[in-house]
Amino acid sequence: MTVADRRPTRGASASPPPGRPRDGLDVTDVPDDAVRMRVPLRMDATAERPDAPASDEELDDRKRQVLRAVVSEHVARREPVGSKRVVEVAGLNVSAATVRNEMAALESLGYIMQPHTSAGRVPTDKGYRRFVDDLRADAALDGPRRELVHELLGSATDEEDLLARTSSVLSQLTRLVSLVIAPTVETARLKLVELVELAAGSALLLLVADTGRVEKRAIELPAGTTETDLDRVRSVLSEHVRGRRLGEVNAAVRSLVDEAPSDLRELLRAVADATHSGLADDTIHQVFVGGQASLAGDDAFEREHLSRLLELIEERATLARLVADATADDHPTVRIGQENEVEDLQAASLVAQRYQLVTAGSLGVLGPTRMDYVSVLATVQAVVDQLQESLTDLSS
Amino acid sequence: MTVADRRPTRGASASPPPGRPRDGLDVTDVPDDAVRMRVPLRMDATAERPDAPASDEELDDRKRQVLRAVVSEHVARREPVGSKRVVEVAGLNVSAATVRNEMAALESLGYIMQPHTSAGRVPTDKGYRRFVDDLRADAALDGPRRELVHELLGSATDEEDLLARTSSVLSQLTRLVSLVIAPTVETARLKLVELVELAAGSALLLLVADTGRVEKRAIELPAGTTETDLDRVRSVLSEHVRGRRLGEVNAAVRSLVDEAPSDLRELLRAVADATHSGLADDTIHQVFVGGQASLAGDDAFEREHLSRLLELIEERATLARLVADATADDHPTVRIGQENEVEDLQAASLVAQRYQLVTAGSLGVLGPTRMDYVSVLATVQAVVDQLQESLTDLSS
DNA sequence: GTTGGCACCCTGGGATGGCGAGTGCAAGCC
DNA sequence: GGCTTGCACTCGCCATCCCAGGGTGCCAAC
Repeated sequence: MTVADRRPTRGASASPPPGRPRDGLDVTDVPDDAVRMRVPLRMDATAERPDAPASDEELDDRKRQVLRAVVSEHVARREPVGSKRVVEVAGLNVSAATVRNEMAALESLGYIMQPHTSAGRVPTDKGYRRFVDDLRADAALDGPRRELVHELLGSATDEEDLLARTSSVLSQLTRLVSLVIAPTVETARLKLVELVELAAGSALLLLVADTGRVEKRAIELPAGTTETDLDRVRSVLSEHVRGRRLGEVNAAVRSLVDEAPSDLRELLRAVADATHSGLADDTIHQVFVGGQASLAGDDAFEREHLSRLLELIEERATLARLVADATADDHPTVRIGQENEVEDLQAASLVAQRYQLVTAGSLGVLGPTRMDYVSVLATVQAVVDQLQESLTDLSS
Repeated sequence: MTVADRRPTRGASASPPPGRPRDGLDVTDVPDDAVRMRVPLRMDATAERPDAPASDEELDDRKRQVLRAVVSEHVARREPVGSKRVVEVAGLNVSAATVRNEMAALESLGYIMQPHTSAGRVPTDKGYRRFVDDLRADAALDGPRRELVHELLGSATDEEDLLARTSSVLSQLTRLVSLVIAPTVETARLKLVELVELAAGSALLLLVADTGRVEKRAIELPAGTTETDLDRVRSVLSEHVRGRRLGEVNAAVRSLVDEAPSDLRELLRAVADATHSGLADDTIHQVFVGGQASLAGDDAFEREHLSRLLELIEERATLARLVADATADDHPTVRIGQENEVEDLQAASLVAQRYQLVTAGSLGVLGPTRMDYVSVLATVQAVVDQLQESLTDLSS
C-alpha cells in the first residue's frame, strides 16, 4: 500500500532528463545484426504445463516460421496479423493461401487465435511460450546500450545505490516495469551491532552487514535500564554476534538471552525480538521498482485491471516473493500470461533472472504479454551480467 | 524513476486485507452530522491569483448556495449538473428557471461552465476555489475513522514506521494518492557517528539521529588507511560531531579536516564529502507514497496523462519539493487545478498540510480536481493531528 | 502440396435520426 | 422587480444503418 523511498538515484547521470519522451534508450529498435549468438538459454520447461504437448516436434519448419512471424509482427504492430503480412515479413516463397492453411493448422493446435471471425491472428499464451522456447540463442544487447548499462552501474557507490540504478536502467531500456529484489542478507556477515539510545526509554538497534546493508529496529527499553546496562549489552552483542552470518544472528542473540546475567535478560530479550522481526524473511527483501508509468501508457490493460496491477506492485512483499519464486535456476525465466498464478498477472508476462549465485537476488521486468521477448531477454541478461560484475567490484 | 522500499507496514493491522474493494474505509460517505464546526481554517489566499476578483462579496447568498450544490453534486455524481438537480439538492424554494438564471450569472463570472452547449454545468477551478474558500469551518472526521487513525498510528515503533503507516492510512481513507514527506532532520541531534569497514578499501559512514533516522554513505578509503587510522577518525568524529544538529554536521566535519593531523586529512576529507552528499537537501527528504492505484481507477485522467502523473510520482525529489512548497503556513493548503505550477498537475488538486512546526514535515493527498474537498480536508486534518501526537509520543 | 479465385464474415468508421436533458428567452404572475 | 411557466432550440448520446476493407475458408485447378 505504501512505499518508502530514499530517492535512489542520486547522480545526475542516473536520473534521466525529466523530458517526456525517453528517446534513444528503449530496446525495441535493437538493430537486427546486434542479435548474434551467445550462450544457450533454457527457460521454464514447457513440460511442466499440463496443456503443453509432450512432443517437441509437432511443428514443421514452416509452421514455426509462420508462428515466429505472427508473434513478432503482433508485438511490433500491436494488431492481429493476417496471412498476407506473414508472407511479407517471413520471407516465405509461398502464397498467402498456403500460409492461411498453416495458420489454420496453428490455430487448431492452439498457438494462435482470431479475436473474431475473419480477423488476423494473434498469438495465444501457448504461442508465445513456443516462440520463446524456440529462441535457441540469446540475443546480445547492442554496443551502445551495453555501454550505457556499464556506465550507469559501474559508478554506483554502494549496494543499495547499485540496485536502485539497476532498476532504473532496466525500466528505461525495456520501457516496462522493472523489479529488482535485493540479495538475501542471510549469508552476509554482520559487521556492526549497535544500540543507540534515542529518547528516554527507547533505543535503536542497528545491524550493519558487510554488504553495506543497514537494518534498524526500534526497541522499548525495560523500565530502569541504565546507561551501564546498555554498555554491557552492547559489548556482549559485539563479542558474540559480530562476524556471524545474518541468518544466524537471531539464533545467536536468543541463546545469549539464557546465558546472560538475569538483570540483563529482559533487555536482551527485547533485542532478540528486534532481530527476529528485523531479520524476518519478508522484511529482508528490499524491492526496487521502476517505470510503473509504462503500464499506464500501454493499452493492453484496461483501467480496472491497471489499477489492480498497481496495487499488486505496491504490495512489495508479495512482489518480492513472486519474482524470487520465478527464478529457480540461473537461467532467465519467462512466465507468460496464464502461466502466472496470480490472477491479476494473467494478461502480463514476467521475465526474470537470478543474480549472485551465493546470495540469490533476482530481478526482472513485468509488462503486457505482448512484449518484445527477444530484446527484453537480451536486456535482462546484459543487466544481470553487469550487475554481477559491479557487485563483485563493490565487495573487493 | 526508481523506488526503494522496505515494506513499510509491518503489522497485520496496518496492511489492509488484499481483497479488491476496500470497503468501509473511504471517507466519501462521511455522514453529514459528522461535519461539525471545529477550528477556523484559512487556505491559499484567493487574492494571490490574478484572475480572482478582489471583492469577496460579489456572490449573494443564493448564488453561493447554487455553487455549492453544483460542486458537491458534481463531485458525487461525476457528471454535469443541471438546474433541476440543483433545485432538488440545494433545497431552494425557487424554480429551476430561477436557478438557471443564477447559473448563467455564475457562468459569466467564471465559477462554472458547460462542457458543451445545453449540458449541465461543471465547476471551474475558480468555482472549486470559491467553494473551498467558503468552507468557513473544518469538518471533523467521524468517530470510527478517527479511532482507526488513532489505532494505526498509535502503535508505530519508530518514525519511519509511523510515516509509512500515515501514508497508508491517508490513501485508504481518501482513496487518493497520499504523499508524506518526512520532517527535515536539520534540527535533529546526531546520536551516533560510525565508520564501518566493509570490503578492503571501502567503508560505510553511518549517521544516526535522535529521531531514529539513519543515513548511510559509502566511502572510498584512501590507499594505505590502517585500522588505527579508522579508530582515530572515529573518535575524532564522536568527540566533535556527536550531539550536533544534523544541519551543522557537514560544516563541523569540514572544519575538522583542517585541524586534523595531516595523515588523517585525506580520510577526513572523504568523510566530509560523504556527509555533504548524504545530508544534502534533497537526499534528506524521505517520501512515502501510497495509493497510486487510485489514479488509474479514476477516469478523470486519460491514459497519456495518467502515465505522466505516475512518472511525476516516481520522481521523488520533485514531489517532495512540491508538497513542501505548498505548505507554507500551518493551515491546510489546497491547490486546485491550474493553481499548480507543474503542468501535469493542472487537472489535479493537492491538499496538503504541514506537521511538526519545529522540524517541518508535510503531508497531503493528490487526486483529480473533482475530489471531495470537505472530507479530504477533514481527513488530512485528523491525520495531521494524530501524527503530531504520535511523533510527540515517540520522542519522549 | 500449392495456388488463384471467390463468397463470406465481421469490424470500424462515417452518416443518419430520434430521444432526452438542459438551456435561454419571453411573456405573464405576484 | 423578481419569480415562474412555457416553449423553442441545441446538443450529446445511442442505436441503426451502410459501406469499405481486410481477412478468412473452401474449392477447383495446376
